[in-house]
Amino acid sequence: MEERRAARIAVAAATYAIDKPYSYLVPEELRDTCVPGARVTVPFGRANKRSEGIVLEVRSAEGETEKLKTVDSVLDKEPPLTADQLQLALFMRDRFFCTVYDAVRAMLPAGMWFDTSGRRRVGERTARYAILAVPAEDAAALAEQKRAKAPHQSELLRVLCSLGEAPCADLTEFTGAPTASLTALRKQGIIEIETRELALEPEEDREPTADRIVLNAEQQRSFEGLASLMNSPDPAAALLYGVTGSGKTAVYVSLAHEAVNRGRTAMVLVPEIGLTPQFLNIFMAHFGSRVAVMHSSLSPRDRLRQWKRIKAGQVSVVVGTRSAVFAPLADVGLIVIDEEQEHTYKSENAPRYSTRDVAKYIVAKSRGLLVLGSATPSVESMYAAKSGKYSYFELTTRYNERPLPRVIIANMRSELRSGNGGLYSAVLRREMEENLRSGEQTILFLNHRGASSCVLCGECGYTFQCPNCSVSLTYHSVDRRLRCHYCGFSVPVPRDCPDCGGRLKFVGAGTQKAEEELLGLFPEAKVLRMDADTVSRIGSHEKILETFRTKRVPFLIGTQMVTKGLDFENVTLVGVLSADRAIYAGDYRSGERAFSLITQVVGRSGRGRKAGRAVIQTYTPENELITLAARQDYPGFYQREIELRRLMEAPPFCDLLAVTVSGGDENLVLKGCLGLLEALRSYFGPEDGLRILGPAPAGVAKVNNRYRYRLTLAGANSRRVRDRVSYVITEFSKDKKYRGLAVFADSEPPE
DNA sequence: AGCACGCCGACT
DNA sequence: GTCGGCGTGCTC
Repeated sequence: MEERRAARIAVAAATYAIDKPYSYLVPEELRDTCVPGARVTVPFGRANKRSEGIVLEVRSAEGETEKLKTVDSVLDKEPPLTADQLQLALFMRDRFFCTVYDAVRAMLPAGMWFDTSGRRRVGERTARYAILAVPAEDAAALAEQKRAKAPHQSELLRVLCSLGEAPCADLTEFTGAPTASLTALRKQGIIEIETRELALEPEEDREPTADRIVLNAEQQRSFEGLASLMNSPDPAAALLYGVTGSGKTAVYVSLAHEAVNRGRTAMVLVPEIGLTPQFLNIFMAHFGSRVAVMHSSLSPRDRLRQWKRIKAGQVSVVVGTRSAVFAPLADVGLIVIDEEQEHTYKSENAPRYSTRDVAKYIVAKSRGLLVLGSATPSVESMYAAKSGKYSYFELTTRYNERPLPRVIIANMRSELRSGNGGLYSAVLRREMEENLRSGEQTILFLNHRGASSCVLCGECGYTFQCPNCSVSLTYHSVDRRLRCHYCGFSVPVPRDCPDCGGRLKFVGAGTQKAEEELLGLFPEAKVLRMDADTVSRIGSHEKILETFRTKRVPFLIGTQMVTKGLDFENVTLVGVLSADRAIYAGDYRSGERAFSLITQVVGRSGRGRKAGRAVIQTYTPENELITLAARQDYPGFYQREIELRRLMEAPPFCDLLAVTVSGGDENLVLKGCLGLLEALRSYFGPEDGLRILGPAPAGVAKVNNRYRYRLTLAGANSRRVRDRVSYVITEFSKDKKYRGLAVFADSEPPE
């Protein structure tokens, strides 16, 4: 008599407040497949609605007092998650306040999810096969019989006699028979038609093409130091500070080689892969088909394919964006997080994970090395390096000792005073003209996509607000509509002001506006624009950049996208049209972001043989941040910033944890926040050293008609603090007083 | 969150 | 009498 087994399952339908392992009986026929790491469907809730789940553990069902429901089906032939990955999901639950299943969703490639019709996986190809259902001799006889009356069927049978089975598509093509003939044969019971999952096309074998990298003395020192950390028995984290153009990538490649030579694997994470095709190409050249690329704009099928290759052990190096940190590599010896200060490493919706924290967890498990690399490290990371928590390495010389671009600060206040209300200062215009004349190229940088492109009434000052969200609508000239960037609401631009009937004015410095004004200045010049609009229309960054490179288009105007890793040797001028917006964003990280941004943009200039220049336009030229960024003085910036942080008691002198409440009724949301505040106060005493701030409206206070307010806990993000916060938000969501409100917690919250 | 159960009001 | 409103409590 077999013992009854119970599976402990994390159920997808469970919300955070009720997320815990649920026990289900494992039916006899699923005993082999219903194992830890396998996805299953189970009945859940009073209505027994089917929900997905993941098996955490299987154990004896003896002694289970309650009557258990039964596992409905197992979705995978092989469990997609390993025991280590299940552990990681549990870690993520208590570190990032998400459900276990939220974590699982982040770890599995999108192509593994089933579509709504239930059976087939998105991204997998299927093909219909015709199979003989009668012995070949009989089929041959039938083929002979049918020759006169049904030549197509006869021909199909003749082919199938020798093959036994074949894809329907091939059969019809080869014989010229219509599909109807196959259907007829099936109806007569002579053949069967079966839909089969096709194996994903194998990756073509690519041999590495690049020679072993030769490092300069400084790179070699960093490499050796880091490599020795990788080989030490203790897990380690290190910061690699390398000024723009100092060749961090060469060090990453060498470290990845080191890991691979030791039979281990490596992950190299970048903020945005579409922007750095060169980066990817280098790894391809060095590791051939042992490299896999993982990022969000791959098709589900490609993602699934890469994931399977990695899982099958065919890959040694994964290059990708933040979600690539979940790639199922075995024995990770190295994780590189390049430009580690970028906010894209923090996920903004559940699971709200920090890539750095996940990476730390992984290298700690596998005794690997985490390398945080940057030309402008986050103040937190540099502080950790200075205080000995991270090892520290630096690359201070630019490749080929190239000088820094000459930086000119343009005072837009005096421009305005002297009657220039446009986007381009006199000095920038002069420099652009010079570039145009000498056939050199210029990149113009604007801070925010269309953000500034707002429409207002020139007479009464009326502005267009989103009816659902607390933001202004943005003008998009492509379809002449006003759009909300948060909820997607859009309306056509009216002819006149809806309030006073006055004439509308299109103001601000969107990329489109910048393009128009530039064409006004240089009517005969070609201009490329790279922002969310043109990228989605034209297809990809690469196409735009390729055009810029090969056609030597004089001007490229763009948003954030132009700041990252572009390396064009004919670009000798960079213009930052307005540095102010970034600086005065209001939160404690805006200084850091602005410095990093300006440094990166300026670094795009003069990468070839010719010296570069950069023009930074600002209404506040006296701001220290501007002058520091103009000098590319990271140490000076760090000194200034760390003192500010100390004064403000901001990170790295504390950790932040935000608890956000949202709901349709603003008053209730506020009441909920106050209730939470009270609960938190009662659970934390002075010994916890926590400041609880708020309630304050969240960054965007209203999204899709839901108001959002939050409390911020500033102090040490300890186990104890997290457990209590978790308890408080769980109790809160069960409290009927607050029915209709949603609550979530987020460590390292975005603004 | 999502859903059944149940206890009140308006209706054929 | 009964259909259906939504307030309430639970999810192996």
